[in-house]
Amino acid sequence: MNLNQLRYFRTLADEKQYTKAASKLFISQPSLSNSMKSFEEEFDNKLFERQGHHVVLTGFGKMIYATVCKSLDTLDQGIIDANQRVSKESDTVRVACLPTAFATMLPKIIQDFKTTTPKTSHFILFSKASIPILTGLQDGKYDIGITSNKKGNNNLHFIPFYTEDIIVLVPKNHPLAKYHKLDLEQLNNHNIITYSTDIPIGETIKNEITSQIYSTHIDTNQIDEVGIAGLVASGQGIGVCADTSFLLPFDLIKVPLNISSNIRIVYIAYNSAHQQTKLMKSFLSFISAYNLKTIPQPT
Amino acid sequence: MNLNQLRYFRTLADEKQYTKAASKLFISQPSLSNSMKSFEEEFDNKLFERQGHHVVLTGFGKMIYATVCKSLDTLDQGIIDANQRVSKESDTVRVACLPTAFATMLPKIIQDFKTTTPKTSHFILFSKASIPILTGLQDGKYDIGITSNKKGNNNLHFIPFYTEDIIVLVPKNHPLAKYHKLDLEQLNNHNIITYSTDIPIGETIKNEITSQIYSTHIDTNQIDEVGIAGLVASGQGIGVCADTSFLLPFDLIKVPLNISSNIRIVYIAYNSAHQQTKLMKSFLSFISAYNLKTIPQPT
DNA sequence: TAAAAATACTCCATAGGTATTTTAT
DNA sequence: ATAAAATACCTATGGAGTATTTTTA
Repeated sequence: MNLNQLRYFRTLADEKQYTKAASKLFISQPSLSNSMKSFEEEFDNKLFERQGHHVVLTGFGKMIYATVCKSLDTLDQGIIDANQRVSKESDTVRVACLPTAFATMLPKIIQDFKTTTPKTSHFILFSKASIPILTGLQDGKYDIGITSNKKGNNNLHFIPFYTEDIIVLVPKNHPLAKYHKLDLEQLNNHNIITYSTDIPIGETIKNEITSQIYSTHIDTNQIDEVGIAGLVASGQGIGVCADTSFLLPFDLIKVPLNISSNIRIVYIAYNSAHQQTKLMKSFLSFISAYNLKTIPQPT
Repeated sequence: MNLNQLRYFRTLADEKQYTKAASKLFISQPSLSNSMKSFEEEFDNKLFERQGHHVVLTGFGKMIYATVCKSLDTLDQGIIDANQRVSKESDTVRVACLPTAFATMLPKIIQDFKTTTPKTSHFILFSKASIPILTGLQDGKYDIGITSNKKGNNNLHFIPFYTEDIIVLVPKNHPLAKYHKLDLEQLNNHNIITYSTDIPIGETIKNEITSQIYSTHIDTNQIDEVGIAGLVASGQGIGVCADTSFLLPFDLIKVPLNISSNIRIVYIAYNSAHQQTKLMKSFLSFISAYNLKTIPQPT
């Protein structure tokens, strides 16, 4: 028995259909079948009865369902509460931030904020990728996130904060280096290196590219600009990524890319379902109004 | 996060020592360390503070502890209740039984019992190994077990039911086949095949042998007499096991073994902490008084 | 006959193990 | 000096995937 089986079981009992439940759980239908099969075997008892194309709980299953829901709710809510109390009790704001912003702008912002507020407020900073930031906001682990957006985060509010250009990254002597702007078609027959599709920005870029280009290999294994730039610098291909401060150390040419979503929007995000401390509210309004001109931008 | 981490966390918080907690959880100390480390990392927050040789919960850890205990208790108790209600509501007795007994004696016992009781009672039978029977009794999955004993099952009551001789199993033309009784020393320099040490009887036999014999290879990979007899029959060595009905099909010689625990005791076991139905009580007293002479014994 | 569930396999992540080093009394 | 925790490394189980077959409205 494991936690996932409990969550799968609850969802399947609610949805009454393997296929629907599996897609809701972001796993495949056979995986859900296997998981529930072994879950049932642990009880030496059936939990579900097939009724044609849908599935209903047995009497025994209903009892287990009540238990599982109660147990999971206790756990999930308890974790949210504990996480939230951290900031409430210690007057702390926990900010989770994309690595690029973490290094360049966050220290300065907090420094500035501290001059405007008399209190000796306390900040805990986390350098994280978008997905962990978003889930951390969901369960109260962070109060504020500097992150990209992703659909389906119902309680999260997003305030546009700054943008990064999406550019093509090429070595200095590369044929594409002479252009001042590139269309997607011009990338044809070049090996394109970009973000993993597990990352929101990677998914967007991959979709853009594959919708227009057919005869090109796309390498979606990198998780940040450092990885992409490294491969470009070693002649593995051309990069497509956001123009961030991570690119500064590299002696590469950046050419603006002419695609519909040619900028990456970075948001200030917070969970409106969670209670906000005074400190958090004031920091939120401060950062929302922050003049990004004063922040060193990559050139 | 997984269920084991929750259980490990609770135990560690109670024991306040990795080594002690690990042994209580039947895992190694480094495994517990690793597990708790990754558990802590999921919270971006410390749960324990090292205080010399022992460990205490942080403030955050205490909040999580309360949640974890509540959630686990809900889950565990709910499963016990659901399991128990199965027999209560349907007037069913669930008997889990070692495979040997399952085939030979259980059907006859139940048949006999049904003639003595007017009711149309219902039995669900499970063929299981000792460990799953014991854990199943613990969490109310089975009402009665026919199984070997193991220390540390606090709520379980054991009534001796029958015994099996521990014997040495050799091929017909084997030098040891001529004896009518064997001492452990005589097994020296023979390859001994016996049960896995994961099984209670295997642990006992392994301890007996290694306490007396030093210059012999012991193969503890088999889970039942069929496996042991199969290897003996194919000349891989000599077997040490219980004399059960599984040995009947094999044309091998059985020689009684002169060790201190030279019989395996099989018990009737039940969980005294769980409520007992009338049907279960009467079956329990029936089987306790059952005359095993009427049961076909292996010869 | 189409949509859903079950089955058969393959693969990889990670939970857990052993051996060792580091830390603290 | 000794006992406990941390670290490094390895192994193997099982959770999740894809491809396919079976089931049933």
